[in-house]
Amino acid sequence: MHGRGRCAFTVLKYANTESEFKDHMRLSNYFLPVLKEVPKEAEIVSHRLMLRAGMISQQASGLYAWLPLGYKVLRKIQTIIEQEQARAGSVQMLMPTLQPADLWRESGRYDAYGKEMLRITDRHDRDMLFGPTNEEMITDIFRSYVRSYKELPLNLYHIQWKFRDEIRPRFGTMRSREFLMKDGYSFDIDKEASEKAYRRMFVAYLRTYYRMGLTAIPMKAETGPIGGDVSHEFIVLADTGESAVFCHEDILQKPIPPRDTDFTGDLTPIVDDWTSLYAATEDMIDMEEFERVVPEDKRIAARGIEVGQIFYFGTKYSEIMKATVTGADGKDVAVHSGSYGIGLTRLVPAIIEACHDENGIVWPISIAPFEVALLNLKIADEMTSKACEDLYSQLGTAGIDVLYDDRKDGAGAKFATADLIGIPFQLIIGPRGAKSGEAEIKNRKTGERQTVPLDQVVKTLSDLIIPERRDTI
RNA sequence: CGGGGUGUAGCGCAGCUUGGUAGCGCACUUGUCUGGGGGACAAGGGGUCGCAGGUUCAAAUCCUGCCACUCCGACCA
Repeated sequence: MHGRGRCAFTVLKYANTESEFKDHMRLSNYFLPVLKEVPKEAEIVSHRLMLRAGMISQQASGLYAWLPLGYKVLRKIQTIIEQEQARAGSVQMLMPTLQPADLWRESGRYDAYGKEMLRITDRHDRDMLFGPTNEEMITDIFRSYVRSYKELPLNLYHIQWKFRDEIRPRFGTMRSREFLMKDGYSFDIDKEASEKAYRRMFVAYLRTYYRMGLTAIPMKAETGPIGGDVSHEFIVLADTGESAVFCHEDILQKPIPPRDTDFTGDLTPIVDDWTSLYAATEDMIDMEEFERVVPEDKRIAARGIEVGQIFYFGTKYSEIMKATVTGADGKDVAVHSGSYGIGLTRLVPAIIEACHDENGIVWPISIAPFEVALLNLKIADEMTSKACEDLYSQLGTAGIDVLYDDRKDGAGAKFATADLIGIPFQLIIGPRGAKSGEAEIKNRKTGERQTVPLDQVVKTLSDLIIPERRDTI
């Protein structure tokens, strides 16, 4: 049966069609517990705003419930990642959160990983663990099915919750213990082919972050516990970043590869261009080199948030776990692999760190939970409410993601809430405007306001919003 | 794991020094008036004062232990 059973009543009560159900929302039917005061535990701005905007709720140290508004952002981020992974030729799947310890004993990481790994025993007294990453499991799946070089290259990913029992979780979902991560794994016959896979992900990542409204800089990185030879971290500059980073200023102006980039072709020129200017994290920085190759007026020394990391690690896991394929010459060879991570639950605060002002969040349109906040300034006024209902319906039909503030509250409260939760455009209708057939559109980011005839509202908003969705670039 | 801090209503806090049956603001409920930047007035509801033990006629307050959260450091997507 279809999975709608339990929701059927809700669907019938609040929406007439699936499409109505999908994109827009009345605030009176929503769950948006905004906070006027700041919970004392929140230190950095993104954490404060996520709590105040009713996006997350802490359940224990480093564990968060994602409330509707936050979850909607998370889903939008996930969709962009899925689209760009598909474009780059990676195939989506889903692996479990719990894993058998034996797999990790095989790779030697069961002992190596230490206390950050959450170990669990099931009822049969078997050792299990809550997966902090999935190299072992994907390698096991690969070796179970793939025998021939003819089935390569292969690139698989999933988006799944991970757990690392951090000593000190902090900054909300920036550094939580449970976190949602996209992790992908490439399998290739040799190093050269594997490097191609690495470049595909490198380019996909540039596009992915750009589409979310971020400028993420690929920087030379340590390979850490994953191991391997080559690695880049993708870094978003922010004062609250956890690590010091160093780069050439011009790297911020590099062109983003367009959507028609041929991922089956040679991506070396793009990667070379992006890595031609110096960029390294504090772990990898060579100050002498930095000062030698970057002119003084182009040097950026800042703090950054890591929002993704890609590794080429060769045969590290395939050798020890015997993930081999038979080559054209009839000989078995261990496959070359890489892994490619993006921290979704970290991206949300990272974007907020980059996009906010004193009144609240300022979402980039492509990942905003709603594109328009329709503010009915006087719910008791018939003309006003009629105009709002019409616009609400029209915007829904036009495929614009709109949140209709139909609560009984005063105007000030509605403005404050809309500003706080960061909806890119406020569509403001009050008795004055309803009478004269006009609405006001406020740009959350610039503060600009324009007055528009009611019958021009949908077109005006569509023209403002659609190009900024960044889904056709 | 080392060093600090904090636990009192949903949130933010006062009360603790000097023990005497718990208070403020916001939020919530009801009503009236409001209605272009978190509105006003009135009347209400809500607490095992983190947990356990001890001292005392009496503990939010003093003592002991524990727990949770949090900040700084080492560690990390």
